[in-house]
Amino acid sequence: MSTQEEDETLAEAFWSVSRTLRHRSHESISPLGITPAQARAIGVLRRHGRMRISSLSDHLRIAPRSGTEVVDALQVRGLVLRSPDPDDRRATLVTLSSQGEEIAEAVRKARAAEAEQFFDRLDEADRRELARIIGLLRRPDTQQP
Amino acid sequence: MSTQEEDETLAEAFWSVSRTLRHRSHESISPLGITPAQARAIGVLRRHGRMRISSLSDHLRIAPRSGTEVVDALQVRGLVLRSPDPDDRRATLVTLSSQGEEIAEAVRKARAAEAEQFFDRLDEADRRELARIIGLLRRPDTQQP
DNA sequence: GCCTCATAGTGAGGTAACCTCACTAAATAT
DNA sequence: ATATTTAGTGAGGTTACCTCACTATGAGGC
Repeated sequence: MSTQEEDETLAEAFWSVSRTLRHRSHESISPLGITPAQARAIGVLRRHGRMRISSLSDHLRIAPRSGTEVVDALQVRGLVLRSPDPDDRRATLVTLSSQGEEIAEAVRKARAAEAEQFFDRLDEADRRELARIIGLLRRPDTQQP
Repeated sequence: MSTQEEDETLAEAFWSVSRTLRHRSHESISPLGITPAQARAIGVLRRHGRMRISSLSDHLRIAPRSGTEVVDALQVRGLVLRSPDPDDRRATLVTLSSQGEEIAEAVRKARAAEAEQFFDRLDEADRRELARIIGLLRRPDTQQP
């Protein structure tokens, strides 16, 4: 088996695990009545606090237009509030409402519990090792384009 | 930082890397003119050979109706062929056409090259370690529901 | 053999999660 | 002052699923 094939197999394994993780994560927040994309946005807002919609889109790595959409959906549900940016009249700020903060905390808890259950099959050393390796993979790609 | 929080962070890191991998994988096959879902189906057919649409759906872990759809799309492009199952007149068999097999091989190559480039930042020991740990995570969940 | 239930595939209709393009208004650079 | 860039969003589109319902067929039980 060549290196390429090993790496493809590794990629497939990676994908398979991440798919399972994604599915379980989705189910863990489903009772809260929000979708995965909304949960992601809520997570960014919880960590970052008030921010521009464009910044939210950057964090989520989606198109600005899609950022608008997820904020729309959350606003309809009363989970976020929009306000004009005093520093730039083109821009809009978005922040979690108090209800949104409650949901955000519930999301965080549900996700954490699910993740703990998922990774529970690894011992402490393996978890640390996995975190280390994943950290390497997360670095900006040093390969030339 | 509690164990739950560490695990949630690990899950997020996992998701972040898998998102990158997914995006790069998508780009690597984009020149072939097929979508990620189609590529997945092609991959299963390449490995498994002729099979029922229901089985394909099982392998892909999608609803049977969605299996029908991806086969429809591939059939329109001449990449798969449908035939009745001689053992069960309710069932339909699907297999790659010769053109489909060429595309399947191209997909495999593109993906492998991309995966090699992605994991190239890890040394051999880390790759093996990662594969070992991922293998643990891939096992059926031994936790009681 | 007959009946009931399960299975296989698919038509119809739907949602979620993105995307691009185009536009207006505002900010920045020259 | 003018040209270019930026921020948000309307309009329209694609992809990748999903559920429900239906027909035809197969399996199991009596």
